Amino acid sequence: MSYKYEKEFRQNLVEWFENEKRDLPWRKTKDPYKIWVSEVMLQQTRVDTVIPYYENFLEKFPTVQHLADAEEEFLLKQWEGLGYYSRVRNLQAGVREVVETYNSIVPKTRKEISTLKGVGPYTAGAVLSIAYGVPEHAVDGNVMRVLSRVLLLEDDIAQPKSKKVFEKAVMDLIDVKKPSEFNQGLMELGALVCTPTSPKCLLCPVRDYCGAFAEGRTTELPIKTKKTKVKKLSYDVFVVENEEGKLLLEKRPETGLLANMWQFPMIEQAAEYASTVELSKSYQIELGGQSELPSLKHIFSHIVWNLNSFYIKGESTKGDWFTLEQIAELPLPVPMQKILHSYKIERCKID
DNA sequence: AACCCGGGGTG
DNA sequence: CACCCAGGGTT
Repeated sequence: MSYKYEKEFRQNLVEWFENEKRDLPWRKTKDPYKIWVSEVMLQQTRVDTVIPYYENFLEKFPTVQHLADAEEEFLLKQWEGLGYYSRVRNLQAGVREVVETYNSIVPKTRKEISTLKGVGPYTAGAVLSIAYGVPEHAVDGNVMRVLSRVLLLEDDIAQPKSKKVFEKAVMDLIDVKKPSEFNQGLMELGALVCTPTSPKCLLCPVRDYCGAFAEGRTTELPIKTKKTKVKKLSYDVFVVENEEGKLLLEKRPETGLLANMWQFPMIEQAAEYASTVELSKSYQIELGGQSELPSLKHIFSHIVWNLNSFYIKGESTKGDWFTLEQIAELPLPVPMQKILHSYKIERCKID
């Protein structure tokens, strides 16, 4: 963005904020302690949820001294229902540091305020800019979304290292005369207009300076990888061999993971029953001798299977039994191929 | 960098 | 149900 556009972007954003900002309790004060309380409450928590807690909390603890002197049990009671309860313990610890070390004055530099318990990069910048008018960045999820669109920043906002890109962007753009309005303007814009889904670009005060809007890419940004934590599942897998030398297989469901592929019977490990009991029950198998096959781990994109496998003699009229030649024609997922391989090796040993 | 930490609103 | 929310601490 050119210097001229940067200036217009700043002006439009700040003017829009001053005219359209919501009337919120913490916007009636510049008391750094009260701003601090609001910012901690707003961490990962919606505005509407916070409002009643904020008003009650400051009624109970109107100054840093009141909070410093509070009993923990009473303190937690005031936070009850807000969640992330370590926030309020850290807040009290930070406030006590301010009382003891800073003469009850919240520090005015990023370096000092950042040493306080519970004050991370975002909260430091928010308190500094909003309460003290210090031109410091306050990058939260809203700011990353807005700036990724305006500046076409394609860094993955799910990765921690991306945050410094956005912090630098804010420091390059920030209105040094009105850092409070600028920072809050970015957040307010993200909350009201530049929303995650279906942003209201027609109402946007900085639409003319938005790269994503110009290129019709607002729905593509921000880039955020899904942090679907891999699910770990443990199974016992049974290679059941009957007197004819045939093996018992089952077909997986027609939808979902490895749809319609074949597998040796596998039973998720549960504490209640030995899986062999469940196996013999579901296939009405008379089980004979059993030996262990090597355990293995199989990693899918989003799931990890830990498989314990066993070689068992068994007889049943139920289930689908196949010769090795027939199995060679069936679709088997790789982990089952591995187990089949170890079964063949184990049988060679016995022979 | 991954993981944990609560609870509620929303498409 | 998955995602998101004015994130930070711990490991």
